[in-house]
Order: sequence, then C-alpha cells, then structure tokens
Amino acid sequence: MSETVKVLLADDQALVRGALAALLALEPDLEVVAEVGRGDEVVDAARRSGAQVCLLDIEMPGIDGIAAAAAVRDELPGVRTLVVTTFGRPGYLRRALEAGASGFVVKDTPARQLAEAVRRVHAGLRVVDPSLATESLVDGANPLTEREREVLRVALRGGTVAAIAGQVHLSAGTVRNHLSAAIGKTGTSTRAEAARVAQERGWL
Amino acid sequence: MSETVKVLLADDQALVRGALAALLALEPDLEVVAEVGRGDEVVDAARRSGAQVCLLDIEMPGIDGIAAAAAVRDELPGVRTLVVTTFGRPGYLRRALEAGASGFVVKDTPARQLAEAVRRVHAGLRVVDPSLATESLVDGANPLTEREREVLRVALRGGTVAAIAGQVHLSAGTVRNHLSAAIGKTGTSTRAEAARVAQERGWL
DNA sequence: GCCTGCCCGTGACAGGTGTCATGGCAGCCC
DNA sequence: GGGCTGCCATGACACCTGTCACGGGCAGGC
Repeated sequence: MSETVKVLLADDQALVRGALAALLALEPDLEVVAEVGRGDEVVDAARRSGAQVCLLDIEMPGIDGIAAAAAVRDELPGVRTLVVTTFGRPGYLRRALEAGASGFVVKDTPARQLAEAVRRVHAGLRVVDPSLATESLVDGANPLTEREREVLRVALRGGTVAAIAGQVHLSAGTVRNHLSAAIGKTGTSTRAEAARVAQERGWL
Repeated sequence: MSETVKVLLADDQALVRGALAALLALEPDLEVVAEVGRGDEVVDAARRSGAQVCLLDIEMPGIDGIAAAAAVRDELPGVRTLVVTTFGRPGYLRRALEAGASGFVVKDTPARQLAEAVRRVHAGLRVVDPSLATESLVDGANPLTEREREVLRVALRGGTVAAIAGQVHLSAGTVRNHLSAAIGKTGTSTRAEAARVAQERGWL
C-alpha cells in the first residue's frame, strides 16, 4: 500500500497548473499523471492516465469543476475528486458536495496542506475547509426558484427587462415579478445587486 | 555574474504562492527569498530580503499589484517588478507599465516561461505578453474623465443614484449626468453594464 | 376533494433612471 | 481677451423599474 497516489490536475490557468504540479512533485508519495485546462477533458484524461484523485478548479472553460466532479462520480466510480477554488462561497461548497466531491479546499489555504488533503481524500476521508463548514450552515439552502435563477443569470450580464424577457422567452411583466422576488430574497434593492449577491452565494 | 536571482513573491492566495515558489525552486539560478500575501507588505519585504525581482499579482488586499509596483519603483530603484495576473485586460497592461513594471504576464502562459520571464526582467529587458500588446493598442486610451471613474467605481457596488450621490458628495442630478456620459462612452445602456465594461477594460 | 407552492400573465402605480438643454464656474491655450 | 474643455448643478421629459393586487393553470401532499 505504499505505492504512489496518481493525481490529475485541472485548472484553466497554465501557470497555476504548472505551479501546483511542481508543488505536488515535492511529495515523494504523490505523482501528477495528467494535466488538463478544460473541465470537459477531465473524465477522458483521468481514464487514460489511471488517476486516483482529481484536483479540480471550479472556474474552467467547457464545464466547470463541479460539473466535472459529477461526471467523474458517474463515469469513474472509485476515482475521488477534490475541488480547489479561488472563492470560498458557501454555495460552491454545498454544490460541490452534492456533485460527489470528496473534498473542498480554498486557494488561500497554506500550500503544505494541499498534499495532505490529497492523501486524506485518497484514503477515503472527506476534506472540507473548516472556515467554510460553519458558514455553509448559517447560509442555509438556496431560496431562489428555478425561474428566478434563470432570470437572474441573464440579468447578470445587464440589459433592460425587455432584453432579458426576450432571451428567456417570457413576458416583460413576468420577468419583473421574478426579479422583484429575487430582490426581496437577497435583501437588495436593484436587480444588479440581487444578481451579484446571488452569484456570490452560489445560488445561480 | 552567475549568482542566483533573488525573487519576491506576492499573491494573496497562499496555495498559489506556495505553488509558484515550488515552481521557481526547480530553477537552480533562481531563489525565492520572500513571500507576502498583501500589496502593502511588498516594499518592506523586498528591502529586508534584498530581492532583485518582485513577482506581483494584481488582485491583493491592502494595495493592488500595480500600486505596489509603483511603490517599489519609487522607493527601491534597481529592483525590477513583474506583474502576473489572472485577467488579461488591456487596461491593466497599460497601467502596469505606467507604474514602472518591467514585465506583464498572464496566468495562462505556460509554466516554463515564467522562469525565463524572471531572468529577462532581471537582465533589464522588458517582458510583455504578446497577445496583449496588440490588444492594448486597438483598445486605446481611457476615455473616462476622473469624476466619471469615481462615480462608476461606486456604482459598481450597486445602489440607487441617491446612495451613490451621498458617497461621492455630489447632487443626484450630477451623478446621473456622469453616469449618462459613461454609458455613452462604454456603448452600454444601463449603469450596471457601464460599470462592468469599464472595469473589464481597466478604466477604473 | 382541498390546500399549498410555483409558474405565467395582466394591469396599475409611485418612484427611479437616462437623456437633453441650459447655465455658471474654473483652468488652459492660442 | 476669446475659445475650448472639464466639472457641477438644475429642471424637465419620456421611459424604465420595482411593487402590489389580481387571475388562471399545474403539480404534489394532506
């Protein structure tokens, strides 16, 4: 059982990816066997390389790290996933765990803890950033309904209600109602704020 | 002249910082002599450690990497700075060069090129991401006036015109005028969009 | 069956927003 | 000085927004 742990790295920023590889290469019991820059390449690369643990950034082109974790869970049982992200948004944590991720680490944790997190995940343990575990509880579940999320996602890019209504194929009045509900639920006063807050909380 | 180049690392994400340190440690001619997580600690740490090249992330608490580069230029002549950032926004490049940075590298450049960039900067050369150099020219200069930028920065956080007017100590009507001008100059139709676009272009 | 919750739509209303015209003030350059 | 530009402010106008009240439809749970 003293063989090395095979790790796959997924991050869209080549520099960060390479740096993380260098960091993990310092550990004699870890081996980086694959590196990808897109979420939709994770499953293929993991299968080909025989990776045992996948380190996934959330922000990636193709599909994001959370969706990639779900894909790995569905198609490669036995392969563990560890989500590493810039933003410690509580909603991300919840969604990552729902997607079957075994671990969730924020990018401002000390570098030395990363290797340890990989080992724990490989051992079947669950690794969760402690600062987020508590926040996640007080934040509670997503109060937004499906339509409200859809409208908010479009509203994130800006534009008038009419423009949003066109993209969602609803009437302008309905869009205003959904936005009004979202504004109420986020405790804000404009739809721009509501969209920003909702995104920060991982509600979209 | 075959001595090692002393490098300071500044990035708010500890994991990335450690990973970059590991990456640079692979190069025998480079030596990481200091690591900081805040922009306002750069000058002190560089002075103490005798760093010759400072690797600065832009997004940092305290002061950002661009302001830190300006501070290094003013207080530590002879010390070169290399700005490394996630977003390849043309405005960032221009501002970084104005702040006296000797190099500008985006985080999705290949990991191997980082060490080479550090060497070139230390040798007195200027290193600029080629994909940005052209974009920077077509984008042109910042068309926004000082007041417009100020109002937009506040508008970025959302809120009504009255709230913005209060924070900027102007009348609501004037704020509307500035916002209207900014909307025109950004080619958008709402102030939320204008603020977003302006920030993406590094105009704020 | 009834009730609840979510969805979609309409209409109306107060207030916010974006645009424009106008004026005054300061600084700068020819 | 005259012209120009940027800044601040005011007022007016049409339009957009956020809110509320009201319907109707559809699913799930008691």
